[in-house]
Amino acid sequence: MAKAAFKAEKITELLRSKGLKASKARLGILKALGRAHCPVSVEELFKKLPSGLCDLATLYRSLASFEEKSILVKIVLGDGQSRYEWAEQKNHHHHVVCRVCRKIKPISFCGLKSLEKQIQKLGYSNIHHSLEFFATCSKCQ
Amino acid sequence: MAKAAFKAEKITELLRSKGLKASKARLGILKALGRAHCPVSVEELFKKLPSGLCDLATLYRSLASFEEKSILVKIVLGDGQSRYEWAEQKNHHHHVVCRVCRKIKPISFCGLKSLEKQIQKLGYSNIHHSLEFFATCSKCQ
DNA sequence: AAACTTGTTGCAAATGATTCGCATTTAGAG
DNA sequence: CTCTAAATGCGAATCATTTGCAACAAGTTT
Repeated sequence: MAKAAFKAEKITELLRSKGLKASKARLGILKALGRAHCPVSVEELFKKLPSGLCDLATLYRSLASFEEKSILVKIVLGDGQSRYEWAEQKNHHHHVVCRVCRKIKPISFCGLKSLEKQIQKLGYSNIHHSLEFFATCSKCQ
Repeated sequence: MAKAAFKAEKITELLRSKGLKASKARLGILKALGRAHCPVSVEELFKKLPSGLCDLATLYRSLASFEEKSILVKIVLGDGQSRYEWAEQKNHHHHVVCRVCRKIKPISFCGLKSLEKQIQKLGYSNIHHSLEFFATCSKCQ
């Protein structure tokens, strides 16, 4: 009952399959990221961690490894902070950022698969993308 | 003959129409950006400026104003540097960034106009977007 | 064209996210 | 259980970007 937390076992398996050691810090980080459907900033994620789990530097290093191994995707919205989300997401979507108040809203996804295929033909693999809209919201006109 | 440089007069007009003063620094910055079809980093742009034209802080401040007024668009690719390009571009396109070597390649554009229309219906105006692909290039497999 | 008002700029110092060096610890292979 | 490479903590260092403030210049008003 309640939504099942990510199993440590599953995460361990995932990490090892990518050639990364399943340390306590890494398990905790991925567990804390949980099922987030929106990109989570490093700071937010750090707060979510069991206190004392790991150093902020370790969090940064882990996130970098996760991105390199395509476990997570890094999202940059231009506000000086990096955000991360799972690379494999059922519910893949994007955002509109108001140029003035910086509020972020999710929008539903439209097919970019065909473009990805074209890129694949160019010899690229492991393709992910980031599509962000910047606009002025109605309140900020 | 040769491609006509942007006319100072035109730029002055543009700036004033947006409520910005047409200072020497701003004219020079927009002139230096020229017809760039790829996003230009702040550092690159600073080097292009006639030496001593303005301080780096002024460049940052100007770019921020230009973005706020939708003269330029800010592009972030996650490498810790901001890039800018003209908001109005005939030749609108996007990029693939190799996750490993960070080399950036332009790719041709596919229609996102319909998505922008949907967003417009949500009450947003002045809509721009950034679509970037991250992948591993053939050399870096 | 001199005076005025307000936005702009230069300079130097501050910020803040992210990275790095290095000694210590830990995961997991053998 | 031992061993080795990988991972971590801590503090210091980076580096792009921002800010405070006094001096200046753009464009408007007499």
